Amino acid sequence: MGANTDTQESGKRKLILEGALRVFSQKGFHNATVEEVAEAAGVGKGTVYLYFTSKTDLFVSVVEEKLKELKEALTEHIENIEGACAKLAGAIKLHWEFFNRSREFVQVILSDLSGMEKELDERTREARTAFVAVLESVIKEGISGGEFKEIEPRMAAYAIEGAISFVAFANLMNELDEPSAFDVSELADLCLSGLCC
Amino acid sequence: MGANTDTQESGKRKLILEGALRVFSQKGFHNATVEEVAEAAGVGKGTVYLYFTSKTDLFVSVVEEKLKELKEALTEHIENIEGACAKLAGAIKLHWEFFNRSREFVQVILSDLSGMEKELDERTREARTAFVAVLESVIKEGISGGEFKEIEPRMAAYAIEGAISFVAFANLMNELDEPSAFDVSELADLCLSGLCC
Amino acid sequence: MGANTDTQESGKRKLILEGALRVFSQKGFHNATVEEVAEAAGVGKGTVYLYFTSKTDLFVSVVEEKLKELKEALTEHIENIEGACAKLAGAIKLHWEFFNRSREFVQVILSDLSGMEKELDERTREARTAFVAVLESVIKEGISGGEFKEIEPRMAAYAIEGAISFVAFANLMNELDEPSAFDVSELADLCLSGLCC
Amino acid sequence: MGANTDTQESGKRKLILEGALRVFSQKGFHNATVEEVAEAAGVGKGTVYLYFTSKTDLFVSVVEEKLKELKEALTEHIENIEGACAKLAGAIKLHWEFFNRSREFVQVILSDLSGMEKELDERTREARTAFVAVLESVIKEGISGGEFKEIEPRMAAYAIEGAISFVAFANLMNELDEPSAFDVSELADLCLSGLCC
DNA sequence: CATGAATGAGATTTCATTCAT
DNA sequence: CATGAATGAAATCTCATTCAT
Repeated sequence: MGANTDTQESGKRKLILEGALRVFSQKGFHNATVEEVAEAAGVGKGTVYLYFTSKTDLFVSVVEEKLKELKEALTEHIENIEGACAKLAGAIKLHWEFFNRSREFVQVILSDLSGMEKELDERTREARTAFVAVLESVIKEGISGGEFKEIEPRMAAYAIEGAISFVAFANLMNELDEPSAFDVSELADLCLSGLCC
Repeated sequence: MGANTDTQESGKRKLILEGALRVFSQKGFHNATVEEVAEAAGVGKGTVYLYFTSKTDLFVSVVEEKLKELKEALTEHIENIEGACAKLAGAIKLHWEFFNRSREFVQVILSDLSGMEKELDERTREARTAFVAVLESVIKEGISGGEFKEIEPRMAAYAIEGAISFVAFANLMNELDEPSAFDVSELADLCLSGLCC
Repeated sequence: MGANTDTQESGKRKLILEGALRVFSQKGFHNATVEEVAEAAGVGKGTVYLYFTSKTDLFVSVVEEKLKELKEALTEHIENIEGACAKLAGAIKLHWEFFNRSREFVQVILSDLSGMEKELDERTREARTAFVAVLESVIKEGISGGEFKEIEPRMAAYAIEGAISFVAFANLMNELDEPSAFDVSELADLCLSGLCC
Repeated sequence: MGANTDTQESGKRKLILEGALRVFSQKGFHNATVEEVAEAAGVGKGTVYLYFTSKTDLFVSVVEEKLKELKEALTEHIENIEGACAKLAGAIKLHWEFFNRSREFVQVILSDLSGMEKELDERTREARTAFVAVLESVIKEGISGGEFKEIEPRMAAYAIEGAISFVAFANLMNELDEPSAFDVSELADLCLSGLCC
């Protein structure tokens, strides 16, 4: 009796998304073949096209899915924190952990987005925008609450997002001095109070 | 002897690099064809292979070249500035201007690097590392000079690099509120003294 | 016993043949998909394979069916006409009307038959031959009755069949001057007494 | 040296057209693969795409080419004949010979035209129309000269074209009684003076 | 040195057919 | 009997790379 019939995600669709995440992160969008994805998902090549209209659609779907997941986790996480500073620090921490837990995904979003059909590219942009908006709202809150200085909140959100992404990427690439020992609170502190003493 | 070997760049090679920058930035690495690059450079398709061993090699060379250029400009620029804070602010400013002056390049480095042959991938990583090292050294200097707090300098360098890159990219994509009016000193201030009041 | 085996056409089989005629005539054999046919017939895709061994078999069956239908109508029609001339004129008229009534069918028989498996190709050829044989017999009758000149009857039958088909096709394609006003008796007259005065 | 450089038809293009005629006539449009055509032409698969934009374009080009050839031969041939009857008989004879000389072509034009892109389909239609127009003009001439009866000339042209095509095809398929002994003047006579005594 | 015609490996996508339900 | 989800063979077309001129 189909307890999982309704639970969304036809099962196979999920399998394919997971396989795609794995393959895309290892070989990048353009160097991965649909056949490899199918194989990784344990389905036939044609099956992929039953659930996604094209290779590009599949890729975009992976990005959307994960970004939405992160966004929701983030939103929920900071809801229960008091104070903008603490919220932002919490957000950075969660973000960092997410990136480090799903290293694969970091690779995927760095994959070639240029030359993607406009409409599909739009979909990833929307997902990204929606995601950065979470940070932005925390910053706005901090400004109006008097905790943060009067700064362009959208810009600050992108700056922080960029800081986290690059540090996470460098960490994945083992370009940081002491990767394992790295303490994310240092990064949060940098964002909150800057470099100067 | 060899007056034009090292210094003058066989002319044609330069032409090709310029054409490649133009084409790659418009269409991305994978969607650009060697023929298009050759045409943009005003040379024959076969000629490209006299100066570069492959399409990938050409792409990597473009990245290297530009990154090296930026690194040198940066190094020279901060040499004449006193004080780590001022140096960093200057570096951020120059960096920002460079990114906005050569929008093309920002697009290029976002092109698909994943799945690139190891050896070539290594080359871009080195160029990146060398580049971030400039920021790192400024930060180190600031720490030992007592201007900056005791922070992991490599991490901080990546964070700042990421902040600049993302804000520049968002600006290019018109995702910032007032793109034209944007004042880069705000970003420098964020890096130096953080969000908090 | 078996009241519905031979005579009544399992119902579903008929539905499929009708759907196939519709779809094949609109998109041609190769551009039609079995799924489209199934949908047009209101049955499941798999069901098609319960009644026909393959897509090609289905197509050939449609042609056979229709050709047999036309042949029988023709045979019956001319049975009641006296005189070879009148018979032929009648045959041409009926033929023409049939083609114009079921435009769809004209399109179908123009669909790609080449490259079809020998055995199946054979089946359509037989259907065609059987069909042309009706005209042939009328001509033979006319010759032995002294109404027609001594001509190779098979050849004449093909010639007339070709004349009708091409004119009907041109008519469908709107390549005739006054398609609607076209009088088929002109065509019959051409066959019977030729171009010359 | 270079006597044939200018002589039109880059040589390779011609080779491909010839290979295509051969392959298409044996397997039909849809069942032939571009690779087979390339092989038959003795060139690489990619080379085909240097001269033709698509498989369909190649097919249409073959039809156009041949139809134009036949049309020109026909036009030239009847120019030197006096009298509409003689002209038409001559045209039928030439037509017949052409069809029997290039059996392959008859097969090709019977190949699947349905489902071909509109624009390309238009090209074959134009070629066909231009071709039938030759017969039409002879008939018009005969009518105004008093040799032929007042008949719709376009319709008559299609009828005759159809008669020739079907008889030629039947002959190729060995469906005529005495294929080798077949005398085309019988067909011409049928067209000119009909079946009746 | 420079060129661009020629090549063929390889990738995406379609769809006839099967088979478990 | 009926179905349609799943499959994978096969076909078109692209484009990096070579090499004869």
